[in-house]
Amino acid sequence: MASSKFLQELNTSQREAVEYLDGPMLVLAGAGSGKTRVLISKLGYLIDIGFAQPHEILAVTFTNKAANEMKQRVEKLLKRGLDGLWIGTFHSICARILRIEARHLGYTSDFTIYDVDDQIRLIQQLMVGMNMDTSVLKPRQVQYVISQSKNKLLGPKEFEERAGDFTERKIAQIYWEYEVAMRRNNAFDFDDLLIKPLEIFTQYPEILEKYQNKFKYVLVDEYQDTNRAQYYFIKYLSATHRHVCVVGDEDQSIYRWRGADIDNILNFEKDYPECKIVRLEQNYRSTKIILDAANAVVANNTRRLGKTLWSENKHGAQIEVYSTADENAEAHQVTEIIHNEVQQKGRNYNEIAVLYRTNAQSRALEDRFRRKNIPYIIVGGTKFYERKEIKDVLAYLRVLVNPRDSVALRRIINFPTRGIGPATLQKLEDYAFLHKVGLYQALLEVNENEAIPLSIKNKIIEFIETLEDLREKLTQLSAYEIAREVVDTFRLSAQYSHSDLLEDQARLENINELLNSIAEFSERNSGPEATLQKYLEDVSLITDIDRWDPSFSAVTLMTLHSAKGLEFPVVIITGNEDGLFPLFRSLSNDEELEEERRLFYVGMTRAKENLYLLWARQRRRFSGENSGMSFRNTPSRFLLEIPADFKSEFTDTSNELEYSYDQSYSQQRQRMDDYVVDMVEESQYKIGNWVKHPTFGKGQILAVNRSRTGTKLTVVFENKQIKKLIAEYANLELL
DNA sequence: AATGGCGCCCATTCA
DNA sequence: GGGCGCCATT
Ligand SMILES: Nc1ncnc2c1ncn2[C@@H]1O[C@H](COP(=O)(O)OP(=O)(O)OP(=O)(O)O)[C@@H](O)[C@H]1O
Repeated sequence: MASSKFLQELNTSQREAVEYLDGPMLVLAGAGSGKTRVLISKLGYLIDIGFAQPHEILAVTFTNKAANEMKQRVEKLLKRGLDGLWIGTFHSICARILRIEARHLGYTSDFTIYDVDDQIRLIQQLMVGMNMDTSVLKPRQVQYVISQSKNKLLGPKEFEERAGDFTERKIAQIYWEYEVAMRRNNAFDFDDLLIKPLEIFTQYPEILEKYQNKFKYVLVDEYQDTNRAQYYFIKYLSATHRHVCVVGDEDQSIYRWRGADIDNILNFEKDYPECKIVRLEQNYRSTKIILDAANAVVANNTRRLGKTLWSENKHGAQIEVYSTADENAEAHQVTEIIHNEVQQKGRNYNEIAVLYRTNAQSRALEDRFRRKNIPYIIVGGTKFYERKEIKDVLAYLRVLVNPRDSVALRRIINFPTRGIGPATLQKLEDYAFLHKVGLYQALLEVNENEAIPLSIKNKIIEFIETLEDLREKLTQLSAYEIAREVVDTFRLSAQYSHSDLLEDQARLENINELLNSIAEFSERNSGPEATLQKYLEDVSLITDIDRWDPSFSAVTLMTLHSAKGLEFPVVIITGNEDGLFPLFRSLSNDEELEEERRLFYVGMTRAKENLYLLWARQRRRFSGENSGMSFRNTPSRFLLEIPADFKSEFTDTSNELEYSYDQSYSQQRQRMDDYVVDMVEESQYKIGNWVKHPTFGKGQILAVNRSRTGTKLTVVFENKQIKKLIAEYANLELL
């Protein structure tokens, strides 16, 4: 038993985490401490020693990609398939349970998953029906409040009880209607996926028992980012066997804004007093300098369990901090860094990641990368499946699978235009309301509808009969064949093919790409896993990272959130300015500021060898009330939290700007002054100053770095040479 | 009913 | 910057 191959290549604590099977366990895995290795080993070990069969294990991962990789790695090591193993994200596992148990909630297993956009459309529709003014109370806001409530496990009843002011009472009304409409539509939103299984578990204890008995071992990754619903989900399912192992790092909890509760991990010991806690504290990923700097930053947080990360790796290079004039200069500096890493150090592009706080920041970077011919890929941003032409095709498929999906039906009923305009739609809605049927049924019964003129009736009949014909083929044809037929019969790509607009060309290509992905899906799967319903579910639950190919030779651009769990030899974090990172909203709230700091910590600890941190003294902003305005920035407070010994600072003065702040920024101004003092403390050498060297001649100071060995200066001389000098020995003359 | 123009409004992060 | 809703025109 002890010789299980799954115990090899593990350090003592890792091995302890893998071997312990006597009860609940919390593995506190610091950044880069080999959490992935432990999870894979533990899963394999459980099966290898016969503690549990694959079908008796529930393993929750953060992305589908991680789930697939874990499964494949274990299968390879065990040289057997792991059929029956439940492994996936919370959302996909919950969707799987809901598909099995749907009827208990008045749903069918062909339910649709609504994204935020679908939710907003539905709410809009409901509010219009309730004669509410959608310009005063906005559907977007209602969706947000409902989602937040669901995250707190507050249903419409509980929300109504707590509703105080007029707006909240109105939202409560909408919330009730929303829940009814969702059931009518046979649809779940993202929050429902997590909540509804709990409702089933509490209403039908025998169903809960079935799953409790089934799962002898429960493994959860990224436990620090679980929300209330996920917490109960795990608690319920592991209540019988109490064989639950959660892995996480409280310093990497970054999803509070969508309901994640760091207390879940902080209080694990209270929930399971008999639990074993193992700390993984040896970092295998980063250089000592990067790790120590990251440790120093995160030490400013208070909500921690505490651990001391250490490393046997080499010290490595200093962290390089760049101050640039604006977002374009910043982008330029990024390309210079990449150029240097690739040309001078011989790195591949895919060893480099550029991270930012908000997706909007990618624009300036993309422009510059294109101009410099640097290959790049963007993770996230406007997603493929969110494009209009893709949503149109998917809406057709959704209606075929789930005719009760009125949001999708409304989208396609007059697209491409077929003469069924808003007036006719209203008549159909009226009929549906009067006869207490769905919109789809109202279309089927259009002959009974006296309000609609015959000419339009015929158009509706043609439309609904085409859909019905296709529905009959659902069981015979593959998902791909159905999709192909939908695109052809409804001429979804035809309308773009006769255009020479670049935009339409792109739409055509996107539809083809979608069809290719469905074809791939049909080839890859068989049986109940190959249905159109399953394809639509996969598409809804796909994560940004799932679509990312790390082997592609290109620089990866993504948000810090997306970078969680990844590692790169070179990491460049941009936009390190107070107000952007940390964001303005978080500055007045300690909890949120700590979360921003954790996000910064996550970013830093993605780097193996080189870490570059950039900020722009001025940046144009498009969101918010000051749209299009330029902001004068101060460097992120997080930059100041990195001890001077670990960083070298550079200022790009190509576009020298005066630091000037208006009154409202006086507090930040204070910080800015601290910063300058901090950088050059007691030194006559200041960034931007000119000096004269006996052999190199005149030069300008790019960076000042104090350390035990003395004051290190980086100077660019008039012949473009850049030298690093120690001020005490260089015999420089100040100019 | 369809189409094109104009003005308004964005929570930042994600499944 | 861009998506969406409203309005005027055909
Ligand atoms: N026992 C070990 N010996 C040598 N290297 C190891 C060992 N365990 C893990 N590693 C290496 O450490 C690196 C980081 O591991 P991993 O990606 O699992 O980090 P992690 O713990 O998930 O970190 P994070 O939470 O920051 O994402 C990997 O490159 C992995 O190969």
